[in-house]
Amino acid sequence: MPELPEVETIARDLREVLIGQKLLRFEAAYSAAFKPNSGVFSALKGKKLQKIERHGKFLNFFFTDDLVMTIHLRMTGQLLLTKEKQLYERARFVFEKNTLIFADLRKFGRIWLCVGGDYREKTGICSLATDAIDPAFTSASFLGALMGKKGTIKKHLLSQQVVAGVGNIYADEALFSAGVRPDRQVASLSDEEIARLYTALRTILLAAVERRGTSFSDYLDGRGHQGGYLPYLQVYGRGGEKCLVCGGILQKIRLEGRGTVLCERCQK
DNA sequence: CATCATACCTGTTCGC
DNA sequence: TGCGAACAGGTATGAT
Repeated sequence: MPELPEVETIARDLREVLIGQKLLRFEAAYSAAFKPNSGVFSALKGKKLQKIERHGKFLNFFFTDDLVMTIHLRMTGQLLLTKEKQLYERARFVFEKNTLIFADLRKFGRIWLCVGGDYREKTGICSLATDAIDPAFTSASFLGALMGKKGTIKKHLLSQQVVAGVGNIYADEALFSAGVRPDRQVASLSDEEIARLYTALRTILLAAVERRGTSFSDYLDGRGHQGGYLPYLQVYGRGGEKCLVCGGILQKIRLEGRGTVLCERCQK
């Protein structure tokens, strides 16, 4: 699914077009995606979209009358500014001048509608750590968030409880860039290694935002275009190929239930 | 509480 | 070629 750079790109595309427009019509094509149920979404009719915020991989759409719609795209969700019927269309939001379609092959994506401030609890946003490109996410706060943690560093990069927005692609990329094996126990990492990992995370995520995300398989931005970061990936999807730094063969392992690629020579 | 397996879905790729 | 298993950008849930 979209990770931070992909969700950020979508947020920017949608803001540019949809802010200030009233929602005229809503159609649900896959009711299980809607929380608490698709019926409550009729409350959005006639409301004006005032603001779109992103935290980690969640998107929050703030409408008039205190209505907050939250979307998580999970693995294959897409948000497309088009009127054209999509093969895996699960919902359609018709605004005054534009239409937003939620498409999702695997049906894992979820959309919540809440009234007032309780959306953070209802959606789970309340338990997220600081967003990885928020200025409040600093080397010191990362070090503090990892303090006392048990288990591997990859597990904690993916958990959203130490830093929000990192997924499988950028976890592997950042660990490679920092020269840290994904299966290292957090407790074994030096402050210097954690600082390198922090810098790698920030640099890679911001560069990927700059390139409008990575389209490895399904990801498309709000305009239906692929992201441009794929050519910059160093390890993700390259298991068995040569390391671009040392020429050794990249290993593909399973870690924390996820496919994981690393270079045994470059990562210690 | 931490940890693990399993579930949610559909499509593609891999191995025999 | 055919067929089933494994895997895919993520997370929630229940069992241990």
